[in-house]
Amino acid sequence: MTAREKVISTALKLFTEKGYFNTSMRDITRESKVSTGSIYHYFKDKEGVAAALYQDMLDRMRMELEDIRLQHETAKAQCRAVMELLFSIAESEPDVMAFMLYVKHREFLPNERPVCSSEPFELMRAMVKNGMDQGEIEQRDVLAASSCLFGGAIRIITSSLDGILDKPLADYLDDVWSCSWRAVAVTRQG
Amino acid sequence: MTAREKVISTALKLFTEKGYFNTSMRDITRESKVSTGSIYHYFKDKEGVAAALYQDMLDRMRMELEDIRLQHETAKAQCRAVMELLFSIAESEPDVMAFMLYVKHREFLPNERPVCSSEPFELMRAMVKNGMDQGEIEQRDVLAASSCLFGGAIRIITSSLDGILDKPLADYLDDVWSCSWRAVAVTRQG
DNA sequence: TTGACTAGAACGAATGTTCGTTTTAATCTT
DNA sequence: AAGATTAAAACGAACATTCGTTCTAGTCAA
Repeated sequence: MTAREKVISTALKLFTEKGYFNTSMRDITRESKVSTGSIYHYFKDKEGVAAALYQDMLDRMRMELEDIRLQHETAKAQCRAVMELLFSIAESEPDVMAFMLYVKHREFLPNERPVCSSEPFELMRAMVKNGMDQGEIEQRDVLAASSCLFGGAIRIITSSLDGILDKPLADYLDDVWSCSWRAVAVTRQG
Repeated sequence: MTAREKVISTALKLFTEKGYFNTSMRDITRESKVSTGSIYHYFKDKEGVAAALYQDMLDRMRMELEDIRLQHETAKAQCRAVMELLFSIAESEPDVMAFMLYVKHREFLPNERPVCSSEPFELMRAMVKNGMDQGEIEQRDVLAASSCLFGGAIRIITSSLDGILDKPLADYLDDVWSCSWRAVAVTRQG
């Protein structure tokens, strides 16, 4: 594990655990066992650490979403796979999900766009748009439909991160998916 | 306007504008025109200001939600009114909505429960539960149903706070409501 | 020997808070 | 009514601490 990786992974841990501002550079050097000098050799400043972490995360999500698009034909299958992905990351790497959904980046990355206008979220909206064009999803404002389709999942994932769920997160997947899909799917018996 | 109120309202403004940690006590004294000494006379410390602000907000929401419960008969009407309330606060008092949904309280109010397990959110879940008992809402896990019913609205409100909407927020209400209600309502045609 | 990397002490700026004092307003005494 | 007394509220300079960052010195690999 390179020094850079050590820094990034402890930053992820500490930022989600205590928050960006409650984490000092001293905390990072202590936990990562990388000295101040080294950290400032690899990163411009504290913000640079956060920016690198954020970028890694967006890249990783973009890749996973593109995989999903290639591997599934219908919009329904794509969106279901996206929801499964979100649930599985939230369960196996809660820090990653917390940093993505929960941490308020704008407070310390003032130059970044808000998460929900980032590339991964745009990709999800593109899937929804495609579903409308194919007649799987009812025609309406894409942002409204996307919000309804994924809003429920995001809420329950947030609840999971807050530790207020009394069952494992995975147990909610089918319920949330069936609700959410019903919210936006075309009504066949119309 | 009392000194206390002046402090609370500028804290709301600055905390949502720049974030809690990017707001110094000096910023608050400057903007509120209340001296450092006075602030520490009314509040224990910086965290105390945030805690008071947060509590005011929860109280206000609890009152509004109880009004809604009294003024509407069916769960459907109640939930619709709640969604209207959320939209209207988000539009007329975006700071309030931002502080409620967007600000990461746990980073500076470590003793508070997360928002979504706070009293207002519990009241919303109680409405959903009631709707299930009355046969308006399909039987399933209450948390899952509540997340799906309000998750879409919360997402689009967040988008609105991020400034990425190209129409006024209110224009999304009917779309989001019909999606969201369809997600959880009982299907009449069995 | 040179250049990339590591180390951690030292620095200066900024922060949250304290504290001694002054001002204001209310209450009591005569 | 007028002065004396008290308590609450306001003030802001000063303080100790913490933070992000820089700097100098040293190590290692090629």
